[in-house]
Amino acid sequence: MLEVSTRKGSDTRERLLAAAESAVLAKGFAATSIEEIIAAVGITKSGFFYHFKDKADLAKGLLLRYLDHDKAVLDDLFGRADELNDDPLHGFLVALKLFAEMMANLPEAHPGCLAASFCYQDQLFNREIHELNAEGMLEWRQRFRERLDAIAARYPARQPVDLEAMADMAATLVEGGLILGRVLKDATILPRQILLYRDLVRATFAPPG
Amino acid sequence: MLEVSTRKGSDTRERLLAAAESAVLAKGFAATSIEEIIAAVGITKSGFFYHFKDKADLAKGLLLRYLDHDKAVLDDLFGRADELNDDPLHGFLVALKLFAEMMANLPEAHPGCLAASFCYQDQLFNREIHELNAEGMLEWRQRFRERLDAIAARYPARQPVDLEAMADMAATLVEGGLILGRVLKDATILPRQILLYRDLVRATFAPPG
DNA sequence: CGATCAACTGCACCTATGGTACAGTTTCGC
DNA sequence: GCGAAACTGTACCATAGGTGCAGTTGATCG
Repeated sequence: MLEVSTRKGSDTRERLLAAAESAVLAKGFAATSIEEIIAAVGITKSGFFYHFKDKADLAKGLLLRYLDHDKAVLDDLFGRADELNDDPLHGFLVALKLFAEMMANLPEAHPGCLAASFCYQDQLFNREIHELNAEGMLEWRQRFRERLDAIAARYPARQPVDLEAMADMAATLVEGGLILGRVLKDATILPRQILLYRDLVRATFAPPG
Repeated sequence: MLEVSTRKGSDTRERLLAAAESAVLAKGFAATSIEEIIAAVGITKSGFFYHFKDKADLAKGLLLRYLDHDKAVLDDLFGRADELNDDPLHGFLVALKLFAEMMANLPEAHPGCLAASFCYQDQLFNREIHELNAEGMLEWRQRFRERLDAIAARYPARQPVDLEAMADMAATLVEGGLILGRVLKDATILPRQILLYRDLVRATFAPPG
């Protein structure tokens, strides 16, 4: 009952969201006009307001879609890594390598994170959006924290480690790496940050030798 | 209350920039109206356009002011650290500790980076802004790279290291840490990321024992 | 004392955009 | 062929960004 989808209009909404997302990532939410979105999709203003109650409703739709996609990427990433390896540390290192490769092979020249975009315009949005955004970030923390806990259980760290910070570092490097990559127009920055993170994890937990 | 000796208008521009910056960090550039800026400062619209040719000129003024401030912070940071230590590695580790403390004691509850804000709205700005922003990022890379080169010269790394990525990691963690801190409303995230970075540097270069 | 210039104020005006309202039309499933 | 989803078309309003320009104030200087 969640997906409707048989009707032809079912993908109009998706196309509106896709057009809106790329515009928002390029100019911000406030500067993205409804007019340009409908022009890109080839629909009228009335059609837009059939799909979205108002602009705030569009923002919510954008974020939900983005978080769904985000979650799917993480699922795929760890799923593939787990198929290849049983050991938690090696599995995590494999996943990070896959992640770095994924980030290096992004089709888009100038990707961006909608959560970051919304965060820097947060006064435009209501509490619901803020909470959705926070939940998305906490999902990253939780996912990486689980892995690190499993690793730490088998490979005790030589030094005391702030595991929560190390879990957050993944999302931190992605957000920061996207920004540096955009500003410097260098798509290699993000994947190289991921690989450095991988080095940190290995140096922290891997037994010497 | 009144400032002495200089022309009274000389700080009107600064007050406009300060009001604009906090609004831009909260809502983005496009959503920041000139009306609200002049209302905050207590000036008329004509007065605003006396100081800034148009809104793009305001953007340039904001970024230049921000980058100046940014540079001063880095100068202060490394300057203080260098006074305390001669060894490049220990000096860098001290600087990172100072940096983490500085980030932990920020007066503002919800800080943000103007460069990041502009980056996520880059289609609003002209090439000059883009170039200024890139120069600012390259300054961070260069500053940290110099330190790492000096460290690597005295303490050869056990593993091959991507020194450029490690230099960029500082700015990356700051940008990402600010985002996570804002989204999760947790001011401890950024300083803890800096300390993890410090651990990475130490683990990479410090001789065992 | 009067000229000059920076630092404004006041006003008029045009346009774009978000958003509302609502009546009509097409397309599809049943 | 009935009803509902998925639209189109038109009209309209309030707000705000932005431009242009003429006028005013007040400190400073010769």
